[in-house]
Amino acid sequence: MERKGKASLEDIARATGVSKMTVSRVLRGGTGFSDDTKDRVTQAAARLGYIPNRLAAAFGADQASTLVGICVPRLTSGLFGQVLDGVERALSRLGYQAIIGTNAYEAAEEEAWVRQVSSWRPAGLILTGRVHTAGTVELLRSNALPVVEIWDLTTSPIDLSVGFSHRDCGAEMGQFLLRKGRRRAGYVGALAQADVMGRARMEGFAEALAAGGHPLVDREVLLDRPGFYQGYYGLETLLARSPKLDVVHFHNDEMAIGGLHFCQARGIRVPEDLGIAGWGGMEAASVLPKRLTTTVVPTTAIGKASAEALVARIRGEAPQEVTVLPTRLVPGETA
Amino acid sequence: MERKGKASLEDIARATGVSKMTVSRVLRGGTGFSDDTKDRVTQAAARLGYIPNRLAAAFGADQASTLVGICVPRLTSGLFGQVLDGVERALSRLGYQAIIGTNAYEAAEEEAWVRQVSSWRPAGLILTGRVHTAGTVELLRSNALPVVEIWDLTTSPIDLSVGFSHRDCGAEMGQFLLRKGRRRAGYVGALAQADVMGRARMEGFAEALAAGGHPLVDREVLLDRPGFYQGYYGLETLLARSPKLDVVHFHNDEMAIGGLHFCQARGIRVPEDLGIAGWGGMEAASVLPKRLTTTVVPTTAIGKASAEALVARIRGEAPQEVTVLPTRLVPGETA
DNA sequence: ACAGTCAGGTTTACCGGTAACGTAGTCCAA
DNA sequence: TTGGACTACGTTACCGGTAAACCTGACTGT
Repeated sequence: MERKGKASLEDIARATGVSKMTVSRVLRGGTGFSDDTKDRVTQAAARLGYIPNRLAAAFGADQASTLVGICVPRLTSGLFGQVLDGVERALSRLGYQAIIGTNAYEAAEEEAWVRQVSSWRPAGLILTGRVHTAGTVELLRSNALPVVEIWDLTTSPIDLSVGFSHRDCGAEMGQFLLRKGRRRAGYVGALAQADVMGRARMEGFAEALAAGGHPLVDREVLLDRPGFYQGYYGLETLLARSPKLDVVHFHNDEMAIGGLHFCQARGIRVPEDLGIAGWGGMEAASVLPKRLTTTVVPTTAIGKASAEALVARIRGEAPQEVTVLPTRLVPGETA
Repeated sequence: MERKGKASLEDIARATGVSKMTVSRVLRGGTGFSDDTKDRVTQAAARLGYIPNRLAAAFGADQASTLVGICVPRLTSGLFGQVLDGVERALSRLGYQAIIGTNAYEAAEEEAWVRQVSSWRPAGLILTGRVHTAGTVELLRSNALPVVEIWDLTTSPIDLSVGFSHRDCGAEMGQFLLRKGRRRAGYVGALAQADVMGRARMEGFAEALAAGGHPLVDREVLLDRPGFYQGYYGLETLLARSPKLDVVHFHNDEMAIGGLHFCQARGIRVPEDLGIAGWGGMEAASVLPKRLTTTVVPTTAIGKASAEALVARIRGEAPQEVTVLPTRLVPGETA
């Protein structure tokens, strides 16, 4: 039982008395060898602890890399974790490996990541959002790299797109709240400088309200990340400025839950005195004393669908260019 | 402005009139070339849109791969997302790329992943937990692959270890609850078949209670994953069987919050009628109407420290073999 | 005047796997 | 008996980057 830590096809070939090309054919399940040869090669490979070297295979002329890059804004958000989970499972099942990256909502960081990961000659990339630097787009185009843009839908993707419209999410919530009789709406946001998708939701929300004749009264968009505390203090700030609001829509569920606790602390009755609406569909939102009115996002499904579309493209099949995975507004007891 | 999508050192060499070895030296910031040559090469590289081919570099005899594999049980848990965030940031800063994987708490799945990812000749691996198959250990040992085992501390790691003791977490909570006067404790768990780390917490908890003279009265360990609903129904089941408990410790914070809502729904006063304690340190836990008594885990710090230790090992420095990052029991208002 | 040193290169070999192509032997039908 | 088809291989070249060895002319000190 010899072991070197790194047996190559050559080693197996020597041990078996055939050429390394034959070994390659046997181990990749090709044809053109006898059963006897197959057995001897297979046994030698097992005995030597052979581990195929994908680096060498991908390096060759064929460029058969099975690496896929996936870049999300941040990993501390539960939503992106779920997306990643969907991506990873699907890729793994299809025989691909995922290289991850984060861009902190910065297109420039995304470009740096794309440049880095491109040097591994990946088979394809999954990017979050539809805003990219010119450099990124140029890089992807000139390398003819299969790409899926996820999360925020675009009707003219670089290559493929899987997601939903953030603007529509905001608009739908605006219309819903108007139907519920709300007339003086506010908005509490976060990541003001960075998150264009959050901003799209806010704009869709404001537009729908304006179209309904009761425009957005006030908004408080923090520079900070969207967390519970930020929701708490964001609502406090907003209400200090505009005390007569009758409903507040939040950047996401974490912030909305923070807002709910502010109301509880101040004795503001929800939904009687003030309605609260979130976005995202955190599991926590559905087990609150009062179920949060929110929009549920098909995170895992987006991950899965994007990975499958990308692999289809890589394999030369013709996947659907734009896949819409609709969100679902779930009326709760808070608005 | 020519572009082919794949310029090589050779192309730059031709365009500049030097050898590709010289181009390699310039682009890697070596020495042995004039400023004039350097400028011409740099400009040609930019003009041709050169992207280095790490595949080729890693493939060569030097084996200078900058890939690092990281395997966690699941990505849908916020805690592991935070770990991954810490890992990814640190690796990226140090010039490494992360390939992710999940093992669903199964050592056999981990082995399959290690085998897959090994074929990319990674510079090192980060694994979650200290339970691995014999095949995994053999594979890592024979390849002399730098490895960090994170999350659950082991005093005799395969190579390096960064984390804390789950058993101690459970024990500490047991002692704390005894000091608070609790005498009839229960436990609600999840992932009974799979999560050895959750089991370690439960065992530590039970031991501490027994040592204090008031052993664990009853436990309900679900096969399901640890979620809000599972906490809700787990507590319902447990109390149906053992109605006289005065405190219940949960597998994690999600389940504990589920338990809190069960209490709210049934009019059970917390902490007067029943104490509730969680584990993990979800941000949500700290903004509940009553702050949850829980154990905060240094997730991001573990990710960061493990990545840094691994890179130190890869670079031939001598990192600390075992790094303990302590958890912190945070008394809330629920127990 | 000549060996020694050094900057600034070039040449060669190699990593492991695979595509493309070559070849020896066998079998069978015309 | 010959030629075509088929099986079961072997040979060669190549991918892109890098280590190591080698080369060359200019300058230097004695």
